[in-house]
Amino acid sequence: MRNTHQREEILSFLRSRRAHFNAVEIYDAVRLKIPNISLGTVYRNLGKLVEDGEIITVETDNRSIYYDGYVIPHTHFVCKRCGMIYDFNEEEQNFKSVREQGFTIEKHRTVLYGVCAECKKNKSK
Amino acid sequence: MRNTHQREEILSFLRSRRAHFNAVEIYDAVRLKIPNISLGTVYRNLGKLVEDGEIITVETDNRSIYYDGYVIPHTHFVCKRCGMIYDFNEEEQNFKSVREQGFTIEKHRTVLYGVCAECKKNKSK
DNA sequence: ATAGTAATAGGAATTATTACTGATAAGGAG
DNA sequence: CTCCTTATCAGTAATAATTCCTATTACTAT
Repeated sequence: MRNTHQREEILSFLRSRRAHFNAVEIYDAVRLKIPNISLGTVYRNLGKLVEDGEIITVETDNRSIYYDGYVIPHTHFVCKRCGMIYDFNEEEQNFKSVREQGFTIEKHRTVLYGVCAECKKNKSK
Repeated sequence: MRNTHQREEILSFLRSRRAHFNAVEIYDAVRLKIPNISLGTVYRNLGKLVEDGEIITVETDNRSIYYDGYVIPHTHFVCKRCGMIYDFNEEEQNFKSVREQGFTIEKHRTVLYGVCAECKKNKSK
């Protein structure tokens, strides 16, 4: 895999911000550095970075996929009011019975849905 | 909410089969009973059934959303070889620290990814 | 029966993502 | 450093999943 300017900017953007972005948001951000980068390039590189384990994806009940530069296993919380995605430490889970039935687990994703503390506070206003 | 023929067929299809289907698969199945049902109607009713808690969605790293008529909390396993989605009992998880930080959890989804027992057996062939 | 409401079919529109093509540039060999 | 190969790129077209729109139909209560 060649080390391109485009992929480096995408990766460094995701690593610099501890948040979750979809492809278009990443495209907009990286365009500030590389104005003529194309959306296809963003998608292609995101795919490669995921394959490489440099970033992870977050699938939620929104339509688009979010990308996360923080790869240490953690749980996501999606607020249904503000849409923000929060990180939480993962609780211990070993999925013993799944493994005992002969399944190999390569990764797992846990997503919580509800209302975040901030939105609960603001509701009263 | 009116109790329509269309919605009843969609729900009874999902309840009759302990598996996971996307909107088009459900459309094809229900069309055997109601030949002129439209895909839009399927989507609209799936949305309502989800709102009502009659069915749940499963978001995976595939592109489409899967629907599941089995609503007792459980964990999903997606096989990367055959694409099949398996059900497993949920391990105990209370997400204590999330709640302690003032977040309200309304639902949560856990999806495991890897290779299922069946595909591991067939690999050697 | 009739009016009013809500749901439907069918198709068009939208959104997210992927695929294609000729041009460009990364990285190794000399 | 220069050439060469080939992955990657920009730009655009195509596809897939889902949502939206409109005229029509079905149900409910009068």
